Amino acid sequence: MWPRRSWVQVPSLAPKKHCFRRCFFCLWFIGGPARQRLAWLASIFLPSPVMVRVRFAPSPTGLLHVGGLRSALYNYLFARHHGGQCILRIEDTDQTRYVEGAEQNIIEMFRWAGIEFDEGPHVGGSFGPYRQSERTELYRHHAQVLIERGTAYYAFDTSEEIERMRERQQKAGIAPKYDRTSMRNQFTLGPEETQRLLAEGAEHTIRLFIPLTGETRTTDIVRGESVFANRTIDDQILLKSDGFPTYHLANIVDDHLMGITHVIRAEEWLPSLPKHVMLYDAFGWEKPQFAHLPLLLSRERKKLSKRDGDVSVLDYKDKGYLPEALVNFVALLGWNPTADREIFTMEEMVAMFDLEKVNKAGAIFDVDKLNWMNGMYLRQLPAERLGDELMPLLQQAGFDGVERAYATAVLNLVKERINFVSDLPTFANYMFGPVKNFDQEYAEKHWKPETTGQIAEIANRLEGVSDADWNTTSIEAVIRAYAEELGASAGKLIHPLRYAITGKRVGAGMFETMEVLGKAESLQRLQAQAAAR
RNA sequence: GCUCCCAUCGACUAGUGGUUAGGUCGCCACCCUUUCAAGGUGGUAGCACGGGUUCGAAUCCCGUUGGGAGUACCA
Repeated sequence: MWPRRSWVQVPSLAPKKHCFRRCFFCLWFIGGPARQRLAWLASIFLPSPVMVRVRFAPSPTGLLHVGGLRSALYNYLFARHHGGQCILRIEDTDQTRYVEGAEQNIIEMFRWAGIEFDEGPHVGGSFGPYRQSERTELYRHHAQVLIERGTAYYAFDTSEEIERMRERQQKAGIAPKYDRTSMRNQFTLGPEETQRLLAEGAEHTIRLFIPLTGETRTTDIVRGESVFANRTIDDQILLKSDGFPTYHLANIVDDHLMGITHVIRAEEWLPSLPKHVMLYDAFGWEKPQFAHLPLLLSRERKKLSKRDGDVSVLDYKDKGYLPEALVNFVALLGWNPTADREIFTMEEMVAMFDLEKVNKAGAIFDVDKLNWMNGMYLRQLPAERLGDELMPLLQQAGFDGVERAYATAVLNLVKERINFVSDLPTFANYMFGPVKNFDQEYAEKHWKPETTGQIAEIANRLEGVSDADWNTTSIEAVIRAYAEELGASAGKLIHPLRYAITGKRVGAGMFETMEVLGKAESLQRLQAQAAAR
């Protein structure tokens, strides 16, 4: 077995090969003894002729999936790491599965997540159009090319006939596979009949001709080499009877025409890789390098799907996850740059990304860890950034007219106690309006008969603190001094204070809370409770 | 069924022939403390199994078992 490193052609290794393909002088020397040295020279004097180009190619059949986000992210990181380009291509060749608004969702979610494409339907580019439905002529033309080369053929079977063929095969206990010798196609029908059917406009498909013997070898950056016996590979339909291509044709044609150098996609595509390899060979095109990513799994170790609950990026956005956290989390599902850290900015990930360090085994999407990570970002991100998230949430919670500076001060106060920005309106509701619910059990435990007088006295003393001096330090000084006078622990006073001011037993430091709440409101609440109890 | 892929704590992973198998989440305990968190410290827990190769295997090879994906005129 070769070491993995040798299969990968990152740009630094590439000039060797491409120099020979494109450089006139090198061509002359191919096979000669000077080859090695020349390649070495070329790599020094010639700028790298290959630019890394990768693509994320979703089909607009629904909301962007977190697995899709991960695939796109790896493409993005790889492209940026190598100074290459990342392309978004919409694979909408299945008219029956088209979902209105799906493309829009995909684009919006990437914008939210901070993944930018250099080319795509939303930003343009010189390799467009970027929607496959707008490129159908291209596919028809290329299918025709294969027909002429004899690597593809016409078939006239109906869906029902195919269905019956499969049933027969299942009954016979053999693997379902298109049978060229018994079905209705240009081989069984003969050239005249085929021409006649085509001329009269009979519905037909174009299938890839796969030899019955031999084997096809594939190379994958993360998985290494695999061998497939050709007889197990199906004669894939390339052009459907509605004139649209299947994924297999469209993806090869587009990847080639768009100059894609690396195909980075999920493992579910691995079984069709030999077909793709054969297609490249059929066209006589140079193959890109492939990297098949491990699947994202549910708790049941199955491919993460809609049935497993939250699976779309929008779900997580709506639940209040920060894009930075989701992206960071999803990046670490299948790739790990270093053993001693978990939190990485996008820039750091770009700098460290390496396809060779991508794992082979599927990864379970563990929400617990995501939650923790969201909390980490909540605590680390600058208040200014978090304010953008917070303001609309306060609005939604019915707290109108809250000043941004005050809102971020509150967030700063309690951010260590919550995991989501969206927890704040509930967790600290008492900071945006009068206390709605007082925790009676809490009061019973800490509000003693003498407490009423003490709270009133505290209110009196705090009255003496000027507005300018109203801060954690001076509030704390007043209360600790009073506690000392009473010969009691500060806790004896702090719990009733917490009760009077927040109504809850859980919250941020009391003095800090009072500082942010403000003198007037704090005193008012103390006096109200002293009077009420 | 067939084809292909995969296999380190419950989860995410580090590890590329010699390590007391490391880190993170979770869980537990302790510390800090005005509550709850956060933070700190410690703990719990793992190389699926069986054969080889080797002085030596989590690591390389083979097999078994287990899991997954694919098997469409879907992507």
